[in-house]
Amino acid sequence: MRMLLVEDNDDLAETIIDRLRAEGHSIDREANGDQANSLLRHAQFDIVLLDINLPGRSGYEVLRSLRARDDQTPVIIMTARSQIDDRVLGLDAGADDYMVKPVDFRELSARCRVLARRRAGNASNVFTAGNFIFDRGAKRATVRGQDLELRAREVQLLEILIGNLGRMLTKEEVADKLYSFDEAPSLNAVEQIVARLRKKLEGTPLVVKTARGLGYMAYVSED
Amino acid sequence: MRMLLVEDNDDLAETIIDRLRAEGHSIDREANGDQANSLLRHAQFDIVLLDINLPGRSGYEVLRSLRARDDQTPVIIMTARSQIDDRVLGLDAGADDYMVKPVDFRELSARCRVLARRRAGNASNVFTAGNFIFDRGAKRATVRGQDLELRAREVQLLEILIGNLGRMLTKEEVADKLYSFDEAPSLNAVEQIVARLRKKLEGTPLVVKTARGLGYMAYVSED
DNA sequence: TCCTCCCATTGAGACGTGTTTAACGGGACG
DNA sequence: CGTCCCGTTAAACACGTCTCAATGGGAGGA
Repeated sequence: MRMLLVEDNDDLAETIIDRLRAEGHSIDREANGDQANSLLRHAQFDIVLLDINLPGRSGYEVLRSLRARDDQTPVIIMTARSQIDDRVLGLDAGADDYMVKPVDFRELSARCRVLARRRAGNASNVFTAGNFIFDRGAKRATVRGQDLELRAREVQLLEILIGNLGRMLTKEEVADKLYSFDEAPSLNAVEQIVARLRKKLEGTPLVVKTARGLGYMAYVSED
Repeated sequence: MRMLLVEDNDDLAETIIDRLRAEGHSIDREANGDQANSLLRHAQFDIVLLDINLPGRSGYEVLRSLRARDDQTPVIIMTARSQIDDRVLGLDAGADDYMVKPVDFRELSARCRVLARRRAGNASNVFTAGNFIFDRGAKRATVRGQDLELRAREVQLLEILIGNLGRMLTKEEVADKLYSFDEAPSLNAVEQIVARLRKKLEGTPLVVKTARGLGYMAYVSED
């Protein structure tokens, strides 16, 4: 997959590049907003990873002019938590997703995959297990074509679990992915959401197993 | 968790140390940038909490030379709001996170946890022996793709044994690694866990051998 | 060779703790 | 102002883990 990383910090850029190269992507990097902008006018990428504050024009401006040109290339904003404001949260500028620095690479590559698939024809941004279908893009889960009517939190949890199929996640890990630092709900909230999601997943090959003292793990059951 | 606090203000340092000690971490402190730098050359920490303006070289310089040495130890920058500039916001120097002083301790420990976990989880080191696979990150052991359904204690023990392959461990050593100070179960508990794990490891090249009066040792059998 | 002692193993039961579940209430959103 | 989420609290429950006690087995001495 061809990607563009716009990031002025050399160290961080190298780390990300190494990481994504290791996953088989080809990555170009630009450290300056103006240069990134002109590069984006001429070259085509599958995904753009965009830092907000840059030398030259800011990430916002780069993004705006990209969208102004009617370029629908998926863009992931990367920013420090303090810089998350409504513009980012609403993805107003036309970003497809955003990530808080410091970036979790597993998550980054997961999101890249999601965006890439979405673009690749809206086709397989979808998780399927038997009669169960979860469409990440549409944030919609169905069993035998019947809508599961998941709530926002349940969708988030489902994304986390499906993104970590067969992997044990402690409640703390789940909480970290579900909530930001300033929210600090009790771990019981996690249990609650798991319980509610689990109930809705009954009759589905997708099972959320709990292992005492270890956490939760989602897997696809055989029958 | 082993942590290094680099902070020249004695009062603040003590407060932080008290707090984190109370959470069971072991903390070293350095007040001077140069000394911190040389300490970091020789000692290994799980997390570094780094103030920016220090006697001797600044926190930035400490961080830069750390990264220049290819040391990926997670670093959290701590700084006063007035000192937040683009370098910090962009986490340019290679920090993993930053916090504004005065620090909120709950937040601090939350971030430490996240970074520590992220590091542990990403390093999904997998132990393989024949048809047996143990994924530390996923906390999951399989034989021929079949889940072994280990319990929390069994997973802990397995980690210990695999981390000491071919090395004899007395029951006391195992108990020390398995339990904290305040818990002091009988050594029979260890035997109990060994027995259960051993049973589940049947049909696996991984064998837990017992030497009377000496302890236990795990090794990979040939056949 | 046989006995004895000591340590390890094994099984059964009880306790404690993590998990589930239900009911409540605050809060956001329309 | 009403409705619908979602997190909290508290109680019930279930499971894992420890303890206790009995069994088994290897090593050393007579």
